[in-house]
Order: sequence, then structure tokens, then C-alpha cells
Amino acid sequence: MGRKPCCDKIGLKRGPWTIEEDHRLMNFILNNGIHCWRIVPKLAGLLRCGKSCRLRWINYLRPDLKRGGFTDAEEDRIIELHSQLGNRWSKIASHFSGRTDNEIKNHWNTKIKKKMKHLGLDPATHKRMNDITHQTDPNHMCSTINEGAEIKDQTPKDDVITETTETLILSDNDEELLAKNCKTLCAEEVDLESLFETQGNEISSSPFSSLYSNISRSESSSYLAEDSISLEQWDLDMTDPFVPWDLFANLDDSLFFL
DNA sequence: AATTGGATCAACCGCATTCGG
DNA sequence: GCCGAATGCGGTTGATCCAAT
Repeated sequence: MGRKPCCDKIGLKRGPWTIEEDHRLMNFILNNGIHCWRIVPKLAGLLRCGKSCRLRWINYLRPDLKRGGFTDAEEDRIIELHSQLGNRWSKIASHFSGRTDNEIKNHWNTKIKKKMKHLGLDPATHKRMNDITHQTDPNHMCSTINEGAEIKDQTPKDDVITETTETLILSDNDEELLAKNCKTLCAEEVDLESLFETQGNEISSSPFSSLYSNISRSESSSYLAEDSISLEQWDLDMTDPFVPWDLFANLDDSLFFL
């Protein structure tokens, strides 16, 4: 028997997205918004399933994505949130504007996890790994205590970890506040103009970097000044695979439900 | 120059949850 | 309340890149 597939996969394309596919998906969403992912590929002329389109949009094409490496402050925040929320990546991602759950999850698995292990911390519990050894095997006590001392000397982040584990127990009020802050953060409109201004080099890692570098500040401001915009109105060269993110600024609000 | 192995991250898979009739 | 469809989510995989040998 087995589960029915989410969509008819016969004839559907898989694997990495091409520029042409990105272009089609982005143009479709720009013009129509998102109402039902299942019909998006059909209407956009893509041989992909809706799920794949959704993922591509959320993780790569979304205009408010930050991209670029994580800062130390962001890493600390991830560790803090992970200590409170566990592997609930979408919840953690909701505390960052412009970061996806997939991005955070990857960063956790490839970088943070290793760092924590290197520091003698269990990434799952955020506690010292040798503390566990301590409890379960008293014969190793001497060696683990020495290791612990060594770790403390070499890790300035220890304080952060200790502090965050202390905040594990939240009162109802705290949780309510946390949820409220999260909502506010998600509801905030993304200021693409300031994003353009402040992100500078970070954008360079994006495939859209060449585009950013080609738009002058005055040009981007004039895009934002338009009241209503359509693709034809912008007079875009549709052979260009990239659409300026600035142009997203005046889209229907419903587009920014994410 | 060729090979190998580790790191990275986009994309997929399948289960869980939500939604609508 | 039930059921099927749609969507969300977290774990995992695999392609690619790059440094080391």
C-alpha cells in the first residue's frame, strides 16, 4: 500500500533549480501572489511539484532573505533559542528576520554543533558532556574535572551557555512575551531600501549580487516611490533571469504572509 | 595533475498538523 | 466529528566545492 505521494511525480523535474525555473516562479508569484502551492507550478509552467516550489521560494527566492554568513551575535542567539526550543527550527528562525529554518538548521549541524562539542558541551542538552560522565562513571572523575578546567580556560562563550541554560524555565508571562515579540518581528515590514543600504557586502554571496551592484541608490529609491507596479510597467528585460528585490517593495501585502 | 576526504548547503522525503467540505 | 487534501516541519541525502595529500 504505502502513502499516496504528495503530487503526481511522473514527468516532474527534480534536483537543482535552473535560472529559468527561478525566473518563472518568481515572476509568477510577483504577478499573482501565493494562494495555493499545488497549482503554482501548473500555472507558472514549471515541471515541479508545489512542495518543491514552496521550498525554493522560502529558502532561496524570498525577497527578504538576508543570506551571507551568520554573525557571532546571531550564533549566540541561535544557541540561546535552541536551549529553550530544541530542534524547532522554524520557531527559532521566526526570531530572525531574513533567515530560514533550513539555513539555521544547516548552520547548527555543520558549525555550531562542532563548536559546542569542541568546547565539551553536549549540543542536545547544552550541558557539559563531562558532567554526564561525572554522574555515570565516578572512576573518570579526575580526568573529567581536569578537562572541564581546561575547557573553561579556553572558552569565553561559557558564560553565555551557562546564562542561557538558566533561562530554560520560563513563566507563562515570559512565554507570552516571547510569543508576542516573535509575532511583532514576523509582522514587521521588511525595509528593502535600508536592507540595500546596510547589507552591502553580505549580498555579494547571493546569486543576485550582480544585480544589486548594478542598481544605483537613486534608481532603487525611484522604484520604491512608485504607487502601483506591474512587470510591464517596470519595463523589465525579461531575458534577464533576475528581478531586482527593490521591486518587491510595493507588492500586495498578502505576498508577505511569510 | 590526480585523488581523496571533509565541509557546506540546496533539495528531497515522509510524518505531523491544519484546513475545508 | 470525519476524511482527504494541502501545507508545514524536521531529518536526511547527495551534489559540489575546496583544501590536503
